[in-house]
Amino acid sequence: MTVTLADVAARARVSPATVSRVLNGNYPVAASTRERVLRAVDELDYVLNGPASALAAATSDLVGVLVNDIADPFFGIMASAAQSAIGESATGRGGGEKLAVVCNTGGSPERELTYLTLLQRQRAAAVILMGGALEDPEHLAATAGKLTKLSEAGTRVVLCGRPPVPGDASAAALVFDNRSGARQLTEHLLGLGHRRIGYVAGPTDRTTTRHRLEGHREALAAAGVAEGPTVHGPYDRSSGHEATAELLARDPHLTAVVAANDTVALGVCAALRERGLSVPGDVSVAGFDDLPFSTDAVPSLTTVRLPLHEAGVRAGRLAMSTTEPPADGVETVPGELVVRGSTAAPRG
Amino acid sequence: MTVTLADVAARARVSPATVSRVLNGNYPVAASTRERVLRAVDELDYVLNGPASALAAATSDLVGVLVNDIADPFFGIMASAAQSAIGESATGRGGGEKLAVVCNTGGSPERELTYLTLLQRQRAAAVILMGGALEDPEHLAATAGKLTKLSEAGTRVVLCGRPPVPGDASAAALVFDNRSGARQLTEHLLGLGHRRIGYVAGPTDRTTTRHRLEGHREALAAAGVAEGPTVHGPYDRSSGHEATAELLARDPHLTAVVAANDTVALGVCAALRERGLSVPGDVSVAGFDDLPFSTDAVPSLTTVRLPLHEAGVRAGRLAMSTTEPPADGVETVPGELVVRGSTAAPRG
DNA sequence: CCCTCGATAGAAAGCGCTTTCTTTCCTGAG
DNA sequence: CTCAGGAAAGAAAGCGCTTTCTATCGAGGG
Repeated sequence: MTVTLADVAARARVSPATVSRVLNGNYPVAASTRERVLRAVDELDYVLNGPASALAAATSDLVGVLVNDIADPFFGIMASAAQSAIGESATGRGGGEKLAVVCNTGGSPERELTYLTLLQRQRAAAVILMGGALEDPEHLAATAGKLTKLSEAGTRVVLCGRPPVPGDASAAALVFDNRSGARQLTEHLLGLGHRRIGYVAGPTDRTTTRHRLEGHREALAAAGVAEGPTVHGPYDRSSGHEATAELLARDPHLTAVVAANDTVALGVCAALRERGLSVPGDVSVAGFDDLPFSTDAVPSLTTVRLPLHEAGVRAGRLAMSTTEPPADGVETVPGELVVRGSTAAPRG
Repeated sequence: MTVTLADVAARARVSPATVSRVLNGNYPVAASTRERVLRAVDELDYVLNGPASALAAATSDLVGVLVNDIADPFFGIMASAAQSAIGESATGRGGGEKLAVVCNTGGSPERELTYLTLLQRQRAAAVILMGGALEDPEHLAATAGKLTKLSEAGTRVVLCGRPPVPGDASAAALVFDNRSGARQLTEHLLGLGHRRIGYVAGPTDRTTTRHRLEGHREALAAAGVAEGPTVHGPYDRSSGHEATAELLARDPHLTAVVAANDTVALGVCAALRERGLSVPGDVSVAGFDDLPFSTDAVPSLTTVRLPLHEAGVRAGRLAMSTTEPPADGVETVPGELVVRGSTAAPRG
């Protein structure tokens, strides 16, 4: 029924071993033989049996990219970049083609663990975890354990946008400087003269949420300004939309709102507009990430640009590099304040 | 080093066969034995070797979801929906956990084929192709061939948002009614009184692009209105941005622009605004897809809503169903015109 | 009280590939 | 002309699991 290595070998009149060697290109094979084999492969339309090959070689060409929300361009951009970086590095064995696949955890710790196990099952060549982690000790420990197991089994582990695992130096980590970015953003608002600033934070117990919030508070504290109302919610537009009502209820005199990210900021703008408040005339709004649509928003969004594409590429490269992770392997990716039309000095 | 089935068997004092049966749950095993085995699995922290299992069983628990652009929420939403539908259907063997992974083709036919081969290698349980296809005969044939091979090898094939393969009835297909949606949209514009309508189309030689364009032309023809300028480009904001200049150069008196999708429409709006033209005061703009951000755009976007989430879920279910595809297996997903603020009657 | 049948568990044969260990064959040095 | 040495190809032993085919053990029925 299906064509196997042996069939190809028979047709090319060589041994299965030779065919394998031609396909993997890691052993000298005479040019004439190679050509004969390749022709047979072509004629029979042979496709390597991945599982068999992975079993025998004790490693597969699968690379898993775990993201919190695949529908969010924040992850889409990074994943896409990582995927192309991985695809390009055709260095490995078996023609080097790695199959980079992205897995959507939906932010659920259970699914994250499930995917990690599944990837472990497949003997994945590498795993990239993208996005903030849940700060629950129990889950943190479970994840750390899994990651250690994976490293031990030879799977490369890369963290992108989440802090390194304390006990484990085997994973390379790429962290965004959320704290400093958030601080700059709030400093910008303070510099404009804002003193009543609301904050729409991301989901509770997430590293990203906490770091951004801490940066915001640092700036406030440094300026001796009291913290305004804060509301938590998911990273989507409706979260920003709903939070705005709450924020305004808690302090009707807010002059600025900082959002967890650009998507949320858009929801905030919409809610403000619905209440007849103009941005930035009545209330200034700022986001985070600088997603592509932020430029086109009306008004265009003041935000902190994160080099998502570069970070993705970097993560992909780290996942591919066979070398050990750089000493202690934590690399910080800076954010850059981008001032646009959605922030201005408060009225009066 | 790594724990194998045999180790578990030894510890539970049963044969490897029994352990396998407990794990797969498809054969009667006495409760006491089962418990003993499960305990051993737990104590040894055993993880099934996927490749070995796939090799022996001649099938894996991998489901591939191919998308044209993972950074585009259009695909993100569908992929996310499909993935959860697949995750929920824990019906299969081996605990039923399927590993749904998304592969980013970037719209490149070569990468599409590469991923298909890679998935074929892995003996994927199912493959879902999302998004329009390239209309190149050669590539079409190559893809069709691959898909046939996959079906023959027992891989379920589902097409979502792309027309069924002519010769092959083994694949289930879900198609969006792009033509009719586009027709309604243009009819809406015509109804408002527009007669000079520009069109920013998607990439050439893509089914989605062609169908939407055809719907647009049908409406125009039915109303006896001459076709306005048309520009092709990718499905991103800059495409809309750049195309607008071209459109306006070809007809400075345009009163409306229809964009390939919402993202492109946003770029069009931005470009118009930069030239001092108001939307919809001077020029009406319409999009397609109704992505989440379209409601919040300023002005909010008139568009054609596609039930992306539902379609994704449907595709996921089809991929999981072990039953043969429904007779002829083509299911049409309708689009719904959503009129919002970006379209209005042309000026005087 | 023997035998048959149903319910469990074990034995063992692969699944298709990689890779070590050999063998073969040819080239060039002595 | 012989022999060492190296390049290229083959033989064969698994990799870890699934799954037929058997074997075993009780429990009823005759």
